[in-house]
Formats: sequence, C-alpha cells, structure tokens
Amino acid sequence: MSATTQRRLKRESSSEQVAGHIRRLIMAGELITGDRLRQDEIADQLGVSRIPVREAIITLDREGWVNFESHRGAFVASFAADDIRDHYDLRGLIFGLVARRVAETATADDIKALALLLRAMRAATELDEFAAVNERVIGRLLKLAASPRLTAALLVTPAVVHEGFFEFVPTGRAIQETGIAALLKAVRARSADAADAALRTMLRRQGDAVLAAFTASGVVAAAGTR
Amino acid sequence: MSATTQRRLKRESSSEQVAGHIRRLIMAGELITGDRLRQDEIADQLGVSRIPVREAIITLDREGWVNFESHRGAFVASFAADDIRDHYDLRGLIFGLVARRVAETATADDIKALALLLRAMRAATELDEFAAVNERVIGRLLKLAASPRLTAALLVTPAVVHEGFFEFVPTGRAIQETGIAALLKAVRARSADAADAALRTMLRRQGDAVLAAFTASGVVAAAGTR
DNA sequence: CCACCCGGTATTGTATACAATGTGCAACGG
DNA sequence: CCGTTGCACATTGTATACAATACCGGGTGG
Repeated sequence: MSATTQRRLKRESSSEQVAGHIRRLIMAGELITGDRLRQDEIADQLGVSRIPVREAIITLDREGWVNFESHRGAFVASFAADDIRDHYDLRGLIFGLVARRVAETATADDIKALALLLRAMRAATELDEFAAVNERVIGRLLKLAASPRLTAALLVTPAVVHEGFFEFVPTGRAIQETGIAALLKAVRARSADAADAALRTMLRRQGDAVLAAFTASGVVAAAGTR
Repeated sequence: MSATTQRRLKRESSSEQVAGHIRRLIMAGELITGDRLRQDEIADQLGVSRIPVREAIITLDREGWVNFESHRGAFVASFAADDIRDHYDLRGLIFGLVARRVAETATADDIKALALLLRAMRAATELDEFAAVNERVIGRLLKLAASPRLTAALLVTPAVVHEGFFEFVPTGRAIQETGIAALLKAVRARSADAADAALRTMLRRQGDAVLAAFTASGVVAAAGTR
C-alpha cells in the first residue's frame, strides 16, 4: 500500500498530463469523433514540446481513444453507443473472469477484507472517498486473482471515464455498491458462476449508465441500434 | 482489402521496428523477466536515437510486454505460465464474444465467405500462406461483429507470438483449423453459445500449445501451478 | 472538361543537446 | 559496527533543430 501511496504522490510526467488533458477534452465533448489532433497545437497550448505530446498520443492510441496513423496524424476514435457498449462488455468479461477466480480461491480472511471494504463503500459520505474505496476494492480483486498480465489488460482498457467517474455518472455509485455486494455473496457461496454474473451485470449496468450520461451531455449523438 | 494491402506495404516506422525487435528478443528468451531495457543501449544497437526507442517502450508497456516506470526504466514483464494462460484466456473471452455476435448476425453470404476461407486454410501448402488466410479470417470476423473499439482491444493484446506463430507452435495450424471449422458449424446452426465455446476452446488450446513451445525453448522456466 | 503531374507548404518523424531525476558509494556521526 | 547524509555518476525526461512524408494548389496535356 505504501508503494501505491508513493506512486500517487509522484507528480505525473508531462506525457501523462497531456494524456489526461486530451482525455478530458474528449469526455467533455470538445473533441469529437474524427477530429484531428495536431501535435504543435497541443504542445503550444500546454506549454510543452512535441515529444511528450507524441508519447501521450501513443498511449491514447493503445488505449483506444484515438487512432494514430503514420505520417498522417491522430484522429479521435469513434464514441458511438456501440463503442461504449463494446467497451463495457469487454470489461465485464475480464472482471467476470477475475470474479470467477476470486470465488474459487479467496480465503476466509480475503472475504472478511472484502466485506470490510464494502462497508466502507457504503459508509463513504463524499464521492471522492467512495472512489478511493472503490479503487481499493478493485485493487484487492486484481491482487487476489489476476496475473500482472491480466491486470495490465484492464489498465489498458480503462474505464471510459477516469477521474470524476462518479460525479459524471449519477447512478454509478449505486450500481457499484450492489454489484460488489452481489459479488461478495457469490464468493461466500463459493459460486464462480454467480460471481462471474455479478460483475458482468455490474459492468453492463455501468455501461448503460455511462451511455446515458454521454447522451445527456451530447458527446454521443443519439441512441444507435446495433 | 486494398487498404489493408497498402498498410502492409507501408514500411514501418523506426518505433515499430524497435518494438518488433524487442518483442523478438523476449520471445527468443534473450531478454527474460525482470531484465532492464536501457534506452541508450538499444538505440546504439539498432542505430537509431532514443526517441523511437522510447516510443517503442511505451507501446510495449501498454501491450503488457514490459513495465515502464517513470525515471526508473523499463523492465520486461513476467512471462510465467500463469501469464500466458491468462493472456489466452483473455483472448478467448474476447473472441468468444465476437463469435457470439457473428452467429447472431451473419448473413448467408457471410457464411459462404467463411466457408471459402476455411477451405483456403486447409488448402494452404506453405505456413506463410496459411497465416495470411488466417489473418483474413480474423479480419472478416472482426468486421462482421466488432466495433472499432473492440478490434482495438484485440490488437492491443496481440498474440504473444506475432510473426512466425505457426512456425513456432507446431500444433497451431491444426488447432486453428478445427477451431474455425467448429465456429462455422455453430454459426450455420445459429448457436451463439456453441460459437462462443468454439473460439474459447480454440484459444485455450492455442494457449496450451504456446506454453508448451515456450517451455520447450526455455523461455518459460517450468510448469507453474496457479 | 477531366485526369495527371509536380512543386510548395504544413505536419509528422527522428536526431541531437540539455535538464531533471534516481542510484550507488563514500565519508561521517552515532 | 551500523545507519545516514551528501556528492558524483548513470539514466531517463524534455526541448530544440533538422529530415522525411503527406496534403493541396496550379499547371499541363489529352
């Protein structure tokens, strides 16, 4: 945990700041699908050179936020309803796998720790506090059940909304709490299937909620049928 | 298809060449888990500056090949048996989802095209030819059923073995052929569950085969129980 | 009138140079 | 003798400068 704290305290590099900046622009709807990211422009606006901008763009490309084509530039990716659904379906699959393993391998102490964290989630008064506890829950699950590689896969496909998720998605907190509660119940019953289903539905519901929030804010054009 | 061809012909940038070089080093066992990648050293060896090396490292970090820590350097990630299993489990989940959708939405023409491709796979005499057809199959499936975002997720978590997969994994071709055949059968029967299962098992078997190949070549230390 | 070619210009890709950070060792004090 | 502090070095992070490539307009020939 101290390592986590240190990492958090370490001020992020220019590249990471730039990446965060662009993510926020996309989330806010100031950059929309197909828009081009000019390296010079971004560098000037943020007062850095093009190197960190390029590195941020590479990161965002790998994360799926933009498409980076050689010698042509970076264009913000599609954020249609289908994309968001796919994104959360995918996260649901991965977290479902993690949940399955947790149900199979968690010790009594692990379960006790999860229960404590769930209580902390429910007790949180501020959304920031809630988000922090939530991260600890996620971290715990990954530590219990995921290899570094699987963890990396989840980090590579991060929540569409990073910071301020629970501010942005009003029903997000409730969905998360009931999802984790269902997971805990399933783990206690040692039911891998139920644990899998619990997190899959949780992510599915989060996806719907995010989609609703984006639609409301105008980032996503309208409901699109698959 | 012409777009794909063009992309393929476009000679890759220095960054991409460096990334490929490092991937090969890791696959070949010349770089093992925990080894540090010094930017200067790699740049000198390949006769490029550190900029493309850095960009390659960022890519590899996002892909899970290395862990890149700020101001500390990049270290090659863990490639224990568990990691490889996780990697293929994950790909199995994603491809299973794709298969499910293909079974639900494919037209008669799509099915016919898949059948033709399967015949071409079986008819291929050279492994290179087989690999090319295989890529067309994958591309077709993704085009039928996956949003750009899901496709990106699959490209971000590429097969552990890129080029020369079928040379490296002796049983790979047979696994792939029977897997695609099973998929085709499931799609014809319009069974999403069977399609899902077909690709999940295919990837599971590929994972086992890759693990065996790596173990044989000494890249993976030994069988590790979870 | 349309298709093609060909420079000029804008933008990206990479090399070089410098700044900032982390690491290891040695000297010092307890 | 052990822990700590501070400096020198190695390495990474970023800025600047230059090279390579793609886009866009006019011009030319058919």
